[in-house]
Amino acid sequence: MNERPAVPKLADVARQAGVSTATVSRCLNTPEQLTEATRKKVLQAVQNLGYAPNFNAQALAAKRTNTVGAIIPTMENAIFARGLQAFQEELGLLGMTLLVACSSYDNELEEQQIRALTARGADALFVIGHNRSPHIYEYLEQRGVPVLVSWTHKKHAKQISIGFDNRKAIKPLAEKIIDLGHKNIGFISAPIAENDRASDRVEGVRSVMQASGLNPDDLKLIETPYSIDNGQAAFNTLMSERTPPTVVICGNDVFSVGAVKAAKARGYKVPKDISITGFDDIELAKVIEPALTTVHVPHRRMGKLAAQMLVDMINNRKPQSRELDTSVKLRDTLGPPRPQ
Amino acid sequence: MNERPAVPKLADVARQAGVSTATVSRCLNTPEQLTEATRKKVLQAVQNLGYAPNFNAQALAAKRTNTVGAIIPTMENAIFARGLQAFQEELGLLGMTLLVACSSYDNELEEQQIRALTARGADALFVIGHNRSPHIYEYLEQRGVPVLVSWTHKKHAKQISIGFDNRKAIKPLAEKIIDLGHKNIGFISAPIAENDRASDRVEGVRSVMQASGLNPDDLKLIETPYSIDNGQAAFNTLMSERTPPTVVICGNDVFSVGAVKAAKARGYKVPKDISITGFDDIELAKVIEPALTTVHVPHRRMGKLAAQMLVDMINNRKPQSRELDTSVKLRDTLGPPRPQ
DNA sequence: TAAGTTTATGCAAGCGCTTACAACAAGGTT
DNA sequence: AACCTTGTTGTAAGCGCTTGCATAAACTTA
Repeated sequence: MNERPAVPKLADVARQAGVSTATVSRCLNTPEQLTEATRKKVLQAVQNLGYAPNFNAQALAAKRTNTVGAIIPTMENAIFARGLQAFQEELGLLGMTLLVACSSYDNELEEQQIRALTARGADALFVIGHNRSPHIYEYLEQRGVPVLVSWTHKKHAKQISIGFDNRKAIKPLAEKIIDLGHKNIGFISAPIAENDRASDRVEGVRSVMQASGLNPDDLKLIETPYSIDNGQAAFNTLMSERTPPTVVICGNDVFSVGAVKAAKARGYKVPKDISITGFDDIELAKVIEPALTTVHVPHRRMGKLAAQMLVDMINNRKPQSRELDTSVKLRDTLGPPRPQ
Repeated sequence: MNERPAVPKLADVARQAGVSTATVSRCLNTPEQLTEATRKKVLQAVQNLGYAPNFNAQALAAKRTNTVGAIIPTMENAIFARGLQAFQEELGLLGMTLLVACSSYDNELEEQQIRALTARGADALFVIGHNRSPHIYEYLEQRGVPVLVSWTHKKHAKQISIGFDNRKAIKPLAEKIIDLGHKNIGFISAPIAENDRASDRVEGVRSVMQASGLNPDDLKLIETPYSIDNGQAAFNTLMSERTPPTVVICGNDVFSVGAVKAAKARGYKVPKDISITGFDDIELAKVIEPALTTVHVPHRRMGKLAAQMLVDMINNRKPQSRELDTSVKLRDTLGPPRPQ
């Protein structure tokens, strides 16, 4: 229809206010530099015209966007939602905008998203986990875009990170499980190959088995993408083995929900017939029945701190990596193994 | 540290390839215009330098971003996640990128986000519900940014929309409820004031009450923001009245989950002692116990169609508004009222 | 009152791209 | 051989903003 919608620009405001474009720009960015009178004139003109700055032009000229990009594996489930929400809120407080992209747990896609976000001028990036090819870090370093790794924390990692040690986090739970007498253990995990959180959790359990005199190779591991349905299916697979496990550790609460559902469908009482545990402590964990025994992660705190660290990094400071504590929430899905 | 990260630009590629910047630009945007030989030269240079175009500069020069903006009320719960995911996937197929913002059910915030997204050059906008002040539509029209309203569909609305008639969608459920003999009805709704989906659902129930000889004013309505906890609290409030309802209709599955949880906590059997229904049919609906009777909404289909319509709109076509069908899923939380 | 100092504003050169238009080459027509 | 096409590449003018530098105006200070 209207081929040329007349969007007011800086020059229009300048003309109407009878000042130069520089003055208008300053009025919007560093108002304290102007006289009360000029400021008023300009703001009036801005009002009249309904002017709003063109972000792309701003970014191009100023080489700063006040935007940070986040790439998370998925929005479909609640795991990242809470942390990201907190991250966003805190960023807002700090005057920054968040751009989110999803990688669908695909490293190649993630790399594309990283390029897309930097091409859009993100001042910094927020990513999940350490696992990605080193040239991405070089690429970012070369462009001067700081990255913050989250949802994980490794002592000697090169990247600055905020998160928890997934390996360590699951250990107390594994110990508790083995203390209760479980020897035949199942584990439902997200695909491990490109996911350090997932592999760390498995390793954590294996190391506890080792330490307790069990053979870590006996862990019955199933890898499958996160979803309730997959949790259900994996549980059924596990239970169909000749010697089904007496406890199913899930790498994630979403799996647990599926597992509990499957258990009920098979007529098992949880935890009398089978124990099930989760990881993350999402809202759902307290909703299902029986309430899920799981590992609690301080998602909101992590998101908030991440925002602060990232803003520090944008301002050329180098914050320390931070490790957060997790805790085991003993609820109603873990009990001793059923006597054979 | 390095104050001037040397990001390669179009001119660098041009120099290395021994062609003009125009040629490089064309090689990236309309490669079929170039000779095989030149194209190769340029791509080689792009490779060598690791060049990636600056999005902001592109947007500024081309006045097109291949980006659409979506503003949804929240990411915290699953209601919008599924539809948005489908929307995003389809947009990707059509060569578009999605930018998402959250309004937290706040009209003023939403307006800010709309401005922010248009300032970023979104070619089109995707929003939820009709309810917003008319000057926003004028603003968008003036800038030539098409909007698609979704999650709702009203016959005579001015805006193009894709969705379902919330009023109509809940009616068959309300009829079923009243047929079963319920006369004392509770309703837990999201705050109605700025939310046409919520108010339509309430109205739908009221109109059925009217038609069935019940007084619509007798509907026991509680308004509270979406969350499991609020659903729980609202349910308890409803049940503490002198004559508690025999059925609690929830405007949303999230409330239902809370309500069912609260009911169990009070020792009620669902649906023997109290019936509870939901709306949306999110994944959770089938997970909780008893499985939730609810209204199913074709979220994924809606998202996919929305993407196609929006791309049409960007290309100056005016697609028809579309109404999608919903269906009542009778599961296990609705039964006849408990005899007094 | 002249010189020095401190603001407040304007001028104009970019930022990294796209694209209308011009220029040219190569092959077809008459 | 003169003239058209058609197809490929280059030239250069923006896109809407920010910002270093220059200038003018308003105060100090002696």
